[in-house]
Amino acid sequence: MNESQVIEALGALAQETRLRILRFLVTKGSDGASAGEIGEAVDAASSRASFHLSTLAKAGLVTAERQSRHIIYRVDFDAMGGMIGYLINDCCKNHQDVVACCGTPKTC
Amino acid sequence: MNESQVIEALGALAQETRLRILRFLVTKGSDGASAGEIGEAVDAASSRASFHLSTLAKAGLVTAERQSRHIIYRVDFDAMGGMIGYLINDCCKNHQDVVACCGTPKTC
DNA sequence: TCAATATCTCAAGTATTATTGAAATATAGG
DNA sequence: CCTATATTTCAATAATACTTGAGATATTGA
Repeated sequence: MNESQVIEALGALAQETRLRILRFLVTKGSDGASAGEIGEAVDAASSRASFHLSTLAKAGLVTAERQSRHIIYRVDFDAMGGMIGYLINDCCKNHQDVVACCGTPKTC
Repeated sequence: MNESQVIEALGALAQETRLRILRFLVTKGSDGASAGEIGEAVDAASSRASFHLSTLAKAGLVTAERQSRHIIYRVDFDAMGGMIGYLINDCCKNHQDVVACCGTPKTC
């Protein structure tokens, strides 16, 4: 993951509706959820949910797969890990106070 | 760190000049750097550097301390860790593919 | 093919954010 | 006190992003 990809991913998450979409999709795991279900879960009109989902997909943080009439979105955990890894490894040079906040159990 | 603080921090980093400022300040560690030195390092006019530094400070990612004529900025590593920890722990529920990207050596 | 469902695209309005240069503030030293 | 240095604030402009509703596209089943 390069700098501009990370900037796009950070910008994608720096928005309330999109951060909530991501959190909701994390709970759905590999099952994912349809655009309609997601819009309902985060209380957004369909066009608004669609706009935010495409922003997340463009940033590579979610994947989209059509299943008959529905389009199923899923978190791309590798992309999330790539973005977070860039912040920790590349930006913060694995500074101990940053690394201390990773993993289970919650430490920060 | 709560949701809106994380959103502000993510937004602060989702900008080229500011991400570069952060990376530069990480290399400076606890010494920090003055606004002028930072502006020069990231090739930004003083008013622009000041604007971006205040955005980072408002988001809590850097601290500012006046030392005679200079204002010394430093990365707040705890805040960085808090933001990253929120993404890993709270948003991604410590999903293994995300946690795998943390720490030394670089794995993602 | 037609109707229903699911989702996306588009345009308009609004809001937020970034850039620039000029002016203002704060500090230190002569 | 005056000047030089360091940094911020302000105003104007430009660019980008968000929301909304209407209309377009895609898919399925009757």
